[in-house]
Amino acid sequence: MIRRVHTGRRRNEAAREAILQAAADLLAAGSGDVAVSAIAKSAGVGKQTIYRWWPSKRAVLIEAMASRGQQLVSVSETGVFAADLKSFLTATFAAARQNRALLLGVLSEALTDPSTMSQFCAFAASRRQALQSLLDRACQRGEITKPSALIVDQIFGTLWYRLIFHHAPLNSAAASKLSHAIVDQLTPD
Amino acid sequence: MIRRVHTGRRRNEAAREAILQAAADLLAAGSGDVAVSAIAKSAGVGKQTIYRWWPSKRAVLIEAMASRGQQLVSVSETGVFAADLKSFLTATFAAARQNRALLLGVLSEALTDPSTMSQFCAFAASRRQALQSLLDRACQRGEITKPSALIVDQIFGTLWYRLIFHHAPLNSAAASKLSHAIVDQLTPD
Amino acid sequence: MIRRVHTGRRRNEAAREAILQAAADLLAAGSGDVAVSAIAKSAGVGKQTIYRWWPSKRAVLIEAMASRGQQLVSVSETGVFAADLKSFLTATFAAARQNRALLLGVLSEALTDPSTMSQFCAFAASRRQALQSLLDRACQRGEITKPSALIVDQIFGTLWYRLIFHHAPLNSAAASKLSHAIVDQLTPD
Amino acid sequence: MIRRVHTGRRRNEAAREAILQAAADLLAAGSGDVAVSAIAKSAGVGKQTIYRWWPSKRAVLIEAMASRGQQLVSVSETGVFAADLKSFLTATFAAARQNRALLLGVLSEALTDPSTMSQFCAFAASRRQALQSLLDRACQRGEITKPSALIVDQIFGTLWYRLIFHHAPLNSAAASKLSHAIVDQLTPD
DNA sequence: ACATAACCGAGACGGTACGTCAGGTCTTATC
DNA sequence: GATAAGACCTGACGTACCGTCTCGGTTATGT
Repeated sequence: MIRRVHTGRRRNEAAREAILQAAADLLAAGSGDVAVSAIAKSAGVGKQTIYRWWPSKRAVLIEAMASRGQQLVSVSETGVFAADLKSFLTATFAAARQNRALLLGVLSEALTDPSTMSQFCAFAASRRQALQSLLDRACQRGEITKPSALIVDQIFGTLWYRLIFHHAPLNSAAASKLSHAIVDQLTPD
Repeated sequence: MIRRVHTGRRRNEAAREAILQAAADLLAAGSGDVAVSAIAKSAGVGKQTIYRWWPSKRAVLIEAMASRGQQLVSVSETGVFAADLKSFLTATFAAARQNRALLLGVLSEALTDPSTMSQFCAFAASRRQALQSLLDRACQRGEITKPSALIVDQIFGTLWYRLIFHHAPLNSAAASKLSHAIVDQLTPD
Repeated sequence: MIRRVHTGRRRNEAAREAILQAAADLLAAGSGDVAVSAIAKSAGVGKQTIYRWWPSKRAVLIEAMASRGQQLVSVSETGVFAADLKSFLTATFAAARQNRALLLGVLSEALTDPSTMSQFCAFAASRRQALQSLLDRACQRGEITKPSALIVDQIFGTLWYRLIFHHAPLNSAAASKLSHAIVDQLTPD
Repeated sequence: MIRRVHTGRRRNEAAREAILQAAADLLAAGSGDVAVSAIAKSAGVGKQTIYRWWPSKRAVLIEAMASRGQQLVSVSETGVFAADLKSFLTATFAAARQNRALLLGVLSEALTDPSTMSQFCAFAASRRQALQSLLDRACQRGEITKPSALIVDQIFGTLWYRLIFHHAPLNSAAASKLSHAIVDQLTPD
């Protein structure tokens, strides 16, 4: 509950960030159900300020998640497919693991609201695209055979499946193992 | 809203089934959020009859889903791994596709309620187990190398990932393709 | 916040009375603005229970006032006009004085809501009618000349004017004095 | 929504009047509840301009009413009590009738705000005083007996009672009739 | 046969969160 | 330095749904 300066007739960027931060925090601390009034209180903001800028609670959560997703995975490529894939998976798994409650909270909201779901799908698509272009480059270099769309879904599917059911770890060992399996699948022999 | 006969002091099995059916239908027709009173009304039942037999709304949904899951996948095995896996995946994908809204509805509930989640995990584990024993038998026959736990997660991960994000089909072609990829991965050469 | 027994599927009369009582009390204690949630809390009732039975806050207040108005003025008549009028006014003034905040609270609500106003007018009309019939009987007995409608308005006008502006008392002395003035006005000589 | 010229650093009198006018109009057009933002918009003014000059919404309304009250009743006296009272009442009734919504709107605000009420009482007292001095002069001339305070309250009480409940007209016939009744009451025989 | 027990449909209840609305404060940009 | 604009915090509004409770009624069971 920080004192924040008014910015008059222009949108208060600090309030916007406080809201997203509070939303992310509450989801992460995650009892799995976040009340708008709780976000508002924890951001030191009136509820109306939330509804002025977002159409619904879900929209806030989506944006909170997306802005986190931005920060996480920026992998420098070496040009060697096996190494690049491994580091991509390791970074992605780590980020997912650390933001598990946030991701699942948003998934939960998306499942009950079509427009949230469409934003959520866009987020997922952008992550798939990141992986896809990594694969495409390796393919152009001739390192691997042309990968099918299934490959990408196997990878992110494994990620989300473990996120949801939590029966097996998403650590770097898993990333490494999955990476090997994928490389094998894509290497002609 | 069917007239149903009273069964007096014994539990009315017809009511029980009407409740599960209504729950499944509403979830499937699903805007993604089902009210207990809606289930009750659509089943022609008092709310108390629901709460008499289930501890909460989620429990009803879980059971509705599980009872659907029962019906779906009973695959006769031929003893040839590639064929068995393909028919398992085809049947599983088809069942998931047909019950998409139901499965996602329950997932949604599970994400906001720990005890529902634990039942949901048990359900998922039983599905994994079904696949695992198929793999184990093929391994014992020497058809494939010992499969890692990752394989199972890649398969069900792909299933759930496509269920959720809906960006690619879960038809028999996908099942077939995925089956081939897995067989390749598990065949020594 | 009294524990109250449930009455099952039938309206809980105790809750109804608790609501009216709480509404009357809060108005009387009167900061002049009563929140529905405050009524609910003070009656030990959910807000929905209020909105189930009354269309709006005002309706509750009106009913609270009317039910108080019922109890107050039941004057036995002696058949002597001067005495009867005096006791009517004394009782009416006393009741108004004691329920001042309640009456003004409802007036306030009525002024911002047409349907509340129409109920409020009905209440006022019933009070006028009570006085009018007292006058009519005296007229039939030949005690007084036929009274104009203005007489009634002078009396209740004085009452409400003093209720609102509070610049002069509404005690029995005032009632007595007003009574004399009216008797003089209606007595031929 | 009139275009108005800026007056730079001096108070813009036109804005002040536009605000009072808008307030009066909205009250008069009156659904009985006037929003500050509505006044501001209809006056073509920022909300802050209102709050810069008045402490609250009620204060604006009070002032709007008082400035209307000023214009209305300036009766030249003839020195004959019956005639003077009658013209006073006729003018007062007419003014009240024409500004009914405004008066009731302010009454409504006054009932929920003590400081508004005190200003409102002052307004009422000034009106009573105007009538009182008319009576006093007639008394000094020996035309009437010394009038009690009740007389004044009967008159303004009738006025407000009919304003509020609207069950009987406030036209010149009523003024005339009431005037006669009062004269009778104050004339020794 | 008749009292009792357990079930059933209905729906009111106390509560929590929702998304909206208005009041009064604040800052910016304009004149 | 006063103004129009409008974002801000606050708190009440009326709605939806949760899970609990009681009612009046029905039918199997036990004596």
